[in-house]
Amino acid sequence: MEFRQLEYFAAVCKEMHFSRASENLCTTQSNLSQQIKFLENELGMPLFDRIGRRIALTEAGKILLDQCQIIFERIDYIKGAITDLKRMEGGRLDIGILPEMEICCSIHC
Amino acid sequence: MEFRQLEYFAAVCKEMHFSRASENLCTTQSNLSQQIKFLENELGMPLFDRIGRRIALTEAGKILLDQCQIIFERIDYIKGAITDLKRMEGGRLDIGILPEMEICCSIHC
DNA sequence: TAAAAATACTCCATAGGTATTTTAT
DNA sequence: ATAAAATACCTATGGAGTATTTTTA
Repeated sequence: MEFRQLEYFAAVCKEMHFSRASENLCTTQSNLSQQIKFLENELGMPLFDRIGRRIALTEAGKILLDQCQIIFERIDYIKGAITDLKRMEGGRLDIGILPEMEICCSIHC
Repeated sequence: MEFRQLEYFAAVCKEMHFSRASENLCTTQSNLSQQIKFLENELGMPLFDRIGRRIALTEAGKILLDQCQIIFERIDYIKGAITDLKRMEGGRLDIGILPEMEICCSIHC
């Protein structure tokens, strides 16, 4: 299971349409189809019911979609928190000494 | 950012040692080193301080590790829930009719 | 017959490996 | 001298694309 595949899956859920979702994702319908299939194979269950031209979320799909939201939130949180860290540490210089290390100084002018 | 890389990262956190972690992961120290570096580049901050032979988690690393736990939990949940679904639906046959569909019967003997 | 998904195939980017180098104990 | 991580380089897998086929409304 890959993040990318989860993003693809979520995009298909949003559009409920492979071709349109593939445009939103800037990829091809073919690739999207394959990646969803890999995901379905890995999980061992279909995520969508293919009913003629229409698709519908299966129970497994619903479970996956719910958890995807949570996972995406956590990833957003990671990126945000680390961006904040970068801002905070931008001007600051941390100096740490570990117990076993000898204290040494080097001055570069 | 890839799941695999997060697993690699968590394994290094557990051992606090690249070479040992790479053995646990059944991969090479070289690959592990690279993948952690890709992750660090993508996030724009080091995840470990390399202090001589020793490594230590940075603040960014701590943030990532916390969120990784949550993400792994969600993935475990997905797999468990879908495994349960498979068991439940094993013997059952769902019959559904969509509004626009005509009702048709086919009997296979 | 048109719209949409699946499939066959091809290509190339990159994950992962081997060998080596660098760095610190 | 040794232990550990980084780097250079190579290979092979699989992600992604084009073209085509299947399916159904």
